[in-house]
Amino acid sequence: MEATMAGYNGHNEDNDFMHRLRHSTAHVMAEAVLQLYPQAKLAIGPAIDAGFYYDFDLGKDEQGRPKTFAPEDLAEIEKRMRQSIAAKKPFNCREVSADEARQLFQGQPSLAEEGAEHHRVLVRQALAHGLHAPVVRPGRAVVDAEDNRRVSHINRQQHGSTYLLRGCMVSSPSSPNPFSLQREKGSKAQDAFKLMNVAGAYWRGDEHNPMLQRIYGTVWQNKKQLEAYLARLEEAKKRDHRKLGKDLEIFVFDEEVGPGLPLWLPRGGVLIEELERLAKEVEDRAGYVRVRSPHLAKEDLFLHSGHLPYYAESMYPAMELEGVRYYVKPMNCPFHHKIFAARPHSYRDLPLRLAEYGTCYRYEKSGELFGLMRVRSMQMNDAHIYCAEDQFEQEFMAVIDLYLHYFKLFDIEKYVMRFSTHHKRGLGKKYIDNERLWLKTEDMVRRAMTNGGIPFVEQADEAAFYGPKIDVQVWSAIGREFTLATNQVDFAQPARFDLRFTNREGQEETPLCIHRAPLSTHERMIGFLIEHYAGNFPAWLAPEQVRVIPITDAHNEYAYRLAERLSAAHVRVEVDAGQERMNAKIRSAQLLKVPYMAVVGEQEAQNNTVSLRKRDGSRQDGMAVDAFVALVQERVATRAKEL
RNA sequence: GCCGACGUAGCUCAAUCGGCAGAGCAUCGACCUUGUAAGUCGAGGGUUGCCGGUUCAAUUCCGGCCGUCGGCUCCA
Repeated sequence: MEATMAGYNGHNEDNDFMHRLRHSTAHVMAEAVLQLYPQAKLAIGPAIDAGFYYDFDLGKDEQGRPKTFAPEDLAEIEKRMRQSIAAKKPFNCREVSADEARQLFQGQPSLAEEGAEHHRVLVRQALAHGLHAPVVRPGRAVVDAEDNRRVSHINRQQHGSTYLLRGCMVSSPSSPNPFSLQREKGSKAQDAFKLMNVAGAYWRGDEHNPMLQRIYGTVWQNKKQLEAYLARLEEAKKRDHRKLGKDLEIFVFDEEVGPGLPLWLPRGGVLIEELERLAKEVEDRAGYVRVRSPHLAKEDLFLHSGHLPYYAESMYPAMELEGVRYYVKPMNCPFHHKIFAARPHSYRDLPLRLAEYGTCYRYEKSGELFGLMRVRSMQMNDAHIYCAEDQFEQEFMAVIDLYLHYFKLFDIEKYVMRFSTHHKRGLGKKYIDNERLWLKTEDMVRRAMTNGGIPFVEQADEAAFYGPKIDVQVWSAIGREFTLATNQVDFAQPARFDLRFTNREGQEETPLCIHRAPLSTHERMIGFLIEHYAGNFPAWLAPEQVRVIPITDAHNEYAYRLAERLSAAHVRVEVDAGQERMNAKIRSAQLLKVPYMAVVGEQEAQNNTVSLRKRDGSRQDGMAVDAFVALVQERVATRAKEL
């Protein structure tokens, strides 16, 4: 898969040929769309990871409904694009001032239909304020201006289409056709791209705005690279946890149970138990204590915590009994705050680390659900650390160390730590309205991370409602970004719940709270691990660790004795005593990605040995049973990466 | 939630123009007694997601709902 860390890499787009090529192809597509749909209005059309997209407003149909692309239309658009690229039409660039740009588009007819005024206003604003607000006058022009000091004007001479955009699409004015640069022997420029799919997308990414039609495309240096990319996409699909989860019998969704509510099959249950065992070990060593809390509580608790004022959109609606409203919990924190408050605390008690693999329920919008990665019922590797302010940095960084410990164990290398901060405009809406504390706690996190030498990227408007956080961003097999683990500061709830401890001076003080979930939720973690390992779990995690394969039914008895021996050593083992040939039995075990296969026949039964076949296909014949049991035990006990 | 596409056996997929719903794998049974990725034969398995409409006749055409997928929005 492409390392989809774009947006975090900060590469210099202006010097990136592929970026220019992708941007250029977007505009070639826009031109093709305008030829086919002269009434279409253009919105934005940037280069993205492996290609580009372009947003269009196609106007209304006879019934007054917004017109949409049919997937078949892509073929026709592609055809026109190929012709256009093959014709090697030049791109002519020249720089114009913002004033001239404004001039160019002035006096052009305003958008005809209703709602057009809206677009036009945005165009004007964009130009006036120099915002990145690419839009168009009807039909033929696009503004893609990020700043009004450097606006380029491109004239597609063959069609007289005029676009405004940031920078030129070609490498330099002297190499006027970017497609001429991508050519290689025996490869044609027009064969190096493909339109992928159509999708709806909100204007300016705001769900309150009208929805536009977006076409995604991919473009590469040559056809070979394009084909390699498409092949990689196919490979990624094989890794998709939704497919592997089914094949490996880990989880299912049932229509009657409900969307986003996974059922864990026995093999998935094992994964959960192993993760919890791991968490318990690690947290015991790190000074956590375990608590338990119910799945629901009265409305009062969530009013108090701030969830109902700030988080109600993601909560299942209340159920009312005997005049009291109850909510299922979207988070565990209010309960842990109550546990903290259950008795008075001295500074000597702090830091107090309350851990619980709590089950939470969030009403994610239907279109947001995604296999195990985005569900409505989830079990979080949750804990809340109550500490004094001067303990904050050490505690916060101890959590970061936990992350790093886990990532090393799982060999997770591709991630970005994202420092998620508030945004002024969200104060009082999605964020607790106390700017002073926002700035203060954000500064504390920034300082702690910097002092700890942990690289991170800062992103505004991604915080929790109660404070800033460090999120660990990872990518699914098909390239979708997710927050896996999270480490959050909470300056709000301890005060709201009037949590206190007595400090050294005998005065009452409000503790800070750190919410953390280094192992994410079971759902997202396991979804991620399935893809990360492509189903090839290390022995300690593997739902079935050993499959015993008797060669004929004459060896079943020995097979069962061996299985008992392994079972007594706490190894998860199954015997395949079916009537298939040994080869077929091996094949089924391979398909289930069982790490160790113990093939037993006449020789093994006689010598008290196994013929060990590992999942990777390697073999060790005549291995003593004792040695085999010891091997498996050692690999599991040390959570070894190798088989 | 919004835009678009798709829903046929446990799984992967067929079924011409509207005319008795089919295959492979899996499951079950029998035979074979097997040496490191599929032995042979046979059987069972379906209200074609659900509800309604059009029609002599609907898996097929139309409408509504449910679910899934690709995006948008949102997120552990």
